[in-house]
Amino acid sequence: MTPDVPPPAARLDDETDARIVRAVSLNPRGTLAELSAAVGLSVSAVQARLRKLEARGVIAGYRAVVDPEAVGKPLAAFIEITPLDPAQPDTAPELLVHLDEIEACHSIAGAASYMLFVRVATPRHLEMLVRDIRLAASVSTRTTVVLQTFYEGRPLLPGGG
Amino acid sequence: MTPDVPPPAARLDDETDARIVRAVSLNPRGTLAELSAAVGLSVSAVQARLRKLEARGVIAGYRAVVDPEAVGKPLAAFIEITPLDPAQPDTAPELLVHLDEIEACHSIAGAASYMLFVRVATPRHLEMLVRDIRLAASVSTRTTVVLQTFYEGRPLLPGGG
DNA sequence: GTTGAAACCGTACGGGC
DNA sequence: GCCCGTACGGTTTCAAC
Repeated sequence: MTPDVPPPAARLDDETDARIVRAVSLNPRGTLAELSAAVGLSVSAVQARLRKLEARGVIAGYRAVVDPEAVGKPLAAFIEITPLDPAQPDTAPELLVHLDEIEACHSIAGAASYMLFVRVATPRHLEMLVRDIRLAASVSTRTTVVLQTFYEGRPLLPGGG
Repeated sequence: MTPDVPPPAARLDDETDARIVRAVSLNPRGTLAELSAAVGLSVSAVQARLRKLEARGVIAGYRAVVDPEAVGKPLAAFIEITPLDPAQPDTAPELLVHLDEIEACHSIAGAASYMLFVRVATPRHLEMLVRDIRLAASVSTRTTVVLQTFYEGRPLLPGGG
C-alpha cells in the first residue's frame, strides 16, 4: 500500500501569505497581534489567512522540540534499508510505522530503498531496534550512528533561497 | 571550533513532568487549561512546571511545520561529506551554517564525516548547493536524493520505548 | 479587510499545605 | 518547596459592516 498522496499542489497565494509563513516559522508561539504587526494587516485578517494556510496544509502543524537526552534517547542513527526480496510487494513504511523509535522514513534513490532516522536509549536498544526492523519488514539494514548533532529542523523559509 | 556543549544532563524529574512533556509533544498549541486537565494539576502548577522544563532545555522550543512544496522546495536530499584533507582542522558545520537550504547537520560514524539533510527547489538548485558545500568546506560529497517522505519529525515521547 | 465587543487565556500574586 | 485560587491585562474569536 502506498502512503497518502499529498494534496494537488498547495502553494502560497501571495506575498502576504509568504510573510505570514515566514513570521510563524520564526516565532510559532507568537500572538496574532505580533503577526499582525509583522505583516501590516489587522489581527482578524491575519487570523483568517493563518486558518486558511493551516487548512490548506501549507502550515501542516506545530511541534514542541524536546531534548532527546532528557527523554532518555541520547543515541541517534540513520538506517538504510533494502528489501531482501525485490519481487515482493514493498510495504516497509507501513510495516515499521508502529516502531516509535523511528522519527523519519524516506524512500530514496540509490542502492538502498529507504532511509530511516531513529533515536534510542543505548547501543543495546539500537541493536534490538535493527533486529525488529529486519524481522518486521524482511529487509537488510545499514546503520550509521550519529556522533553529534550540530543543528536540525532549521526553519523552512519561503522564498529564502 | 566545536559547537555549544549541551547542558550537563537535563533529565525529567518525575512522572508528572513526563506527562507534561508527552502532552505538550502531542499538542504544542494546547492551552494551559488543557494541559492542566491532561495531567491533573492546577493551571498555575502546570505553568510553573512548564516554565522550568523550558528553562532547563527539556522543552527546547516550538516549531511550525511548513509544507516544503508550498514554500517552493519540493526536492530533499541527504548529503554525506568528507574532508578532502584529513590533516586540516575540520570546521565544516560552521562553514556551512549560512546555507539555509541545510536543514540538519550531524557528525557521523563511518566513512563520511557529516550527514546533511537539505531541501531545494529543483535538481539544478541541488547541483548548485552541492558545489557551494564543496567549495565552502573543502569536502567531497555523496548525495542521496529523497524520492518520497512517508513521515518525519514524529514526536519524541518520554518513556515510550 | 476592518472594527468592536465578549469570551478566553496567560500571568502574577496571595495564601495554604 | 510545591500547589491552589483569584484577579487583571492581553489575546482569541465572531458577528456586523
